[in-house]
Amino acid sequence: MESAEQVQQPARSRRITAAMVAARAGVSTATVSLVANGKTAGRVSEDNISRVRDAISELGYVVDGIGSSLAKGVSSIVILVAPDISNPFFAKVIAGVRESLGSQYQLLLSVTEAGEFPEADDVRRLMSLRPAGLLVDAPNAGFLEDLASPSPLVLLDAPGLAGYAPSVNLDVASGARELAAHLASAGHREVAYVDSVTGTETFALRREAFLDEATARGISVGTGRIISTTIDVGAAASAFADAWPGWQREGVTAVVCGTDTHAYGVLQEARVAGVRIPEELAVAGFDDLPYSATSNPGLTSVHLPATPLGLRAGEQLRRLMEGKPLEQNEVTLESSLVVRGSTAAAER
Amino acid sequence: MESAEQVQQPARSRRITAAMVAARAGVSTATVSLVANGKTAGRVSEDNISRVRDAISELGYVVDGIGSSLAKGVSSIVILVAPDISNPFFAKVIAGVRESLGSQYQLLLSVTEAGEFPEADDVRRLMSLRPAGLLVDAPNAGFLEDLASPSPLVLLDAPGLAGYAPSVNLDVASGARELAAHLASAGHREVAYVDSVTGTETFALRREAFLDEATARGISVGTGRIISTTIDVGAAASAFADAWPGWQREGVTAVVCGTDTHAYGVLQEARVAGVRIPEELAVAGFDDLPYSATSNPGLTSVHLPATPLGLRAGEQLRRLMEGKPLEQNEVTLESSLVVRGSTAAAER
DNA sequence: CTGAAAGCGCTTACAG
DNA sequence: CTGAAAGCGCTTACAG
Repeated sequence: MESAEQVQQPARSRRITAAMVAARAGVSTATVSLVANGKTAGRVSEDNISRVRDAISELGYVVDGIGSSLAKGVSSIVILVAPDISNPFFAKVIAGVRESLGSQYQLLLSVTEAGEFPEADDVRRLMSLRPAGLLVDAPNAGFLEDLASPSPLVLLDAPGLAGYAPSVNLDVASGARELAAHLASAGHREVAYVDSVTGTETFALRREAFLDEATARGISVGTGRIISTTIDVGAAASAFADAWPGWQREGVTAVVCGTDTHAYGVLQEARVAGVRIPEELAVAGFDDLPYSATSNPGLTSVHLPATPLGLRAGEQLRRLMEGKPLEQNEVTLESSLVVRGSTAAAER
Repeated sequence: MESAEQVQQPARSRRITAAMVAARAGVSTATVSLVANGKTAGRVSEDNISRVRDAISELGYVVDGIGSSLAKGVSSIVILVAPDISNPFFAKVIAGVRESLGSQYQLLLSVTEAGEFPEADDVRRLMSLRPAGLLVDAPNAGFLEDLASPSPLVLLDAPGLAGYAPSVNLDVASGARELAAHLASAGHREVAYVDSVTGTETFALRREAFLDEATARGISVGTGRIISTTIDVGAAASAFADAWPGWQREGVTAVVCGTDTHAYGVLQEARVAGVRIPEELAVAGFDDLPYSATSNPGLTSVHLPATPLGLRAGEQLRRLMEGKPLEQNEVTLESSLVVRGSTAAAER
């Protein structure tokens, strides 16, 4: 069954190695490596470069990522760790990261349960892939302690954690304050808050900035008025269902949510319970997801610049991976309030 | 500066290797490998097992993924390729996959532009990581041709493509037919369709099944009535804005969308344009995303079982990776129509 | 400009 | 039950 025409055979199931390319081009594997990695400048003759290139394309050779990583001590993988992939906000962050990272790095997402970070064990296994770099979105301090990454690392949306690693943050606080001011000027005095249950710093910051400004403006948010749920429409809906009767007795006229997703849950349950939005209850969130323009009614939300967040983080990481110094250790991007129908009531 | 107490030193920045563990436990690296991989049965003495285990935990040793992969010829990575990560539907699929895959495999998501599959080059680089297995969601035939994966491969939501690889599919056609029947019985006769622009089979199937049943029930969907856009609220909104005046003249009273995301765009633009939903125009989608219960009005949608999809696909892949035979090459899961306010009009 | 060789960290026949 | 050794595929000083 062996063919006499070895040379004409297309690449078969066997993996093509640098040695095969070298044999075909009549050079050493060292030369193949140099050509395949574009490190030929002043090191490989034009003649050999084209021989090798031909052999590479004829055989369909691709540098083996595993062998290469082992030799180099590092892979070309950039791992993006995030607690909430389902959030549409996140898709935009990813788009930004991809754009700035370019094609020489392979971006892979670490996938966990919604709202959870990988456990210490998962982290170790991830690190054993020797990633070229790590991007961690909305982390908490505990996770970063576990991480102790030897790889270049950039944090996204990690307020107060720039001590752990270079960060690109969102100025969620100013948006939160704008929101408090907006509600105050619309006449709300008794307000509740639906927080995210993950102990993530960005959510603490959103909440605290809102509460500070709200208090300063004469809005009352009692202890029993702060509840938290996972970032999930259904979970937020049922938490709100439980809390609403009490809040209603206390005269609550507005609910602020840590994310738009939580707010959708509140809107959903409010419809079920026959609570008119915004006449009886104003609702607002954070993120300004695309759906917030189509919800019923449109959802007032603190807009956060997702794509720029990914873009800047990718740029910073790239610099780090290339051994270049960072101009700024912490970059902060603006947020702003988008007012829609869900908070329009009290002014009518 | 060298300490006399070598033994007490905690693991330092240097990577801990099997050789270090072996030295500490007084065994060979072969024995360390056996213990670390749980392959000790009848091959390592109890005594050595516990020595090695102690040394592993004292040093904090983790098997190097790169070295291990190179020696084994395969990594522990399972790559999930999907064209639309931003879709909340997808988060549930992932949850299912994780559950069935267990912790011995590392699930990583391949990240691309929304609606795009990795290019041939990206695919090659992915494959050069020597993944233990591949999961591909909603692929098109072209991508599978490019892939030609030597790794175990399972397709998700890939109707008609089971010839390429074992598949777990959704019976979107029956849901589509239910939807057509629902609209017909509500009196709609002139209907338009907003398709997804990706040439993905599942979208073709949704559309064709709907059109067949619709036609059979006396609904007209002329050629100019089928438009397509990316899976994006804004894109769908503006495509609808362009098409609506013409459709309106032709007496269109219902729009069916390939995904709920498209439908949100239609709802959004309809509000801007002052088109009353469902009185003037009924709208429906596919996926039954969580937001469909909170949109304005609630969105009628074909519910697709996302978590079971991921679960079954993970199970099938796992069997393949473990060299076990599959009981069924193609698994199909049911879909069903959920009727909400967006199509309630014509019956009033 | 070029290639032989060492080395990356591990796993797996193999011989004992 | 155990260890020496080969080998996975590549990259990188090194010597020429």
